[in-house]
Amino acid sequence: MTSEAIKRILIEKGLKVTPQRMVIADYLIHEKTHPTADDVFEAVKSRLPACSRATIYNTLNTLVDAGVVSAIATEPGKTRYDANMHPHHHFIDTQTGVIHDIPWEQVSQLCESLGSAFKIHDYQITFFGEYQSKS
Amino acid sequence: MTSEAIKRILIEKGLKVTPQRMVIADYLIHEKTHPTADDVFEAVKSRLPACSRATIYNTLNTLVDAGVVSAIATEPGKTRYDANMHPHHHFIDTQTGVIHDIPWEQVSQLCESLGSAFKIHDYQITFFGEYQSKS
DNA sequence: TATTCAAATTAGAATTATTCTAATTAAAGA
DNA sequence: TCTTTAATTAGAATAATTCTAATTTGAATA
Repeated sequence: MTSEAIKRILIEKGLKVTPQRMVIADYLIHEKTHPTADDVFEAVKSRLPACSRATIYNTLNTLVDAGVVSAIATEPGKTRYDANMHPHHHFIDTQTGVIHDIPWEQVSQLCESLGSAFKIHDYQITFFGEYQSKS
Repeated sequence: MTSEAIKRILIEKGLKVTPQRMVIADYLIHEKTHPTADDVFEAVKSRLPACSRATIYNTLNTLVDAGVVSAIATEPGKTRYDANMHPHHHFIDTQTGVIHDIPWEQVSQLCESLGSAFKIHDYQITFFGEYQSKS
């Protein structure tokens, strides 16, 4: 999602477009490492010197509620944030902790296999393994 | 996994078979609702009146490390525990929060679709939706 | 069976992640 | 520019989990 698209959606939803929201959104757009709230806090410090942790959490929750960012539960006890709103799954390298995005289309459709009692709104696959870059 | 199997594995790994470990393991075996650490704490209180929170966490971590229980990250900020060690996925009812187990075999194999750069050790699918029991 | 000792348990303090509170500031419409 | 309401802020509060240091206990051995 682009910075402009996020701004448009905030306005559509009657939410104010503030520097804090845009700096944090822009950071998430450019950062592909699925940062935690604390990663965001550290990263935006230089551009938002007065920004408190409360604002980081408020803003992340606002962006998630507005549907422009998603929160992912990977490791127990940590919440990570992702501005990639294309449906996708995650591949966690168990050696390094690096989380790779796996496009939705790359994995065959699963919804049919569950049967009619389960009405699926969404599903999220987390793969664990090792990534070998062809360096 | 049965109580006896867990006892055998603890011994195999050089871990002591203590009342705390067996009561907590037995609770997880019989409880199908994917309890949190605090749920476990409350549930075993009557059988282990002196059991502290530290022991709950120590024991759960020990059982997870021993491979007889698994920790699942579903909602952000909460860790849930599951003694069902048959490979399976989870279906979270977004209305009620109830987590249903979905047998691994019910979902078609996905490992092939990712390509050779990703060496998959494990994967975990979390479905979100609504469960309609045929009452 | 008693002794021994490393491992397990314990209470409570410490830490980490997150939310709440109440006062202050600022965005955007009139 | 003024006003209003939402957003931001610092720091306290809460929740989840880990750590610490003292105590207890399981089980190997004498």
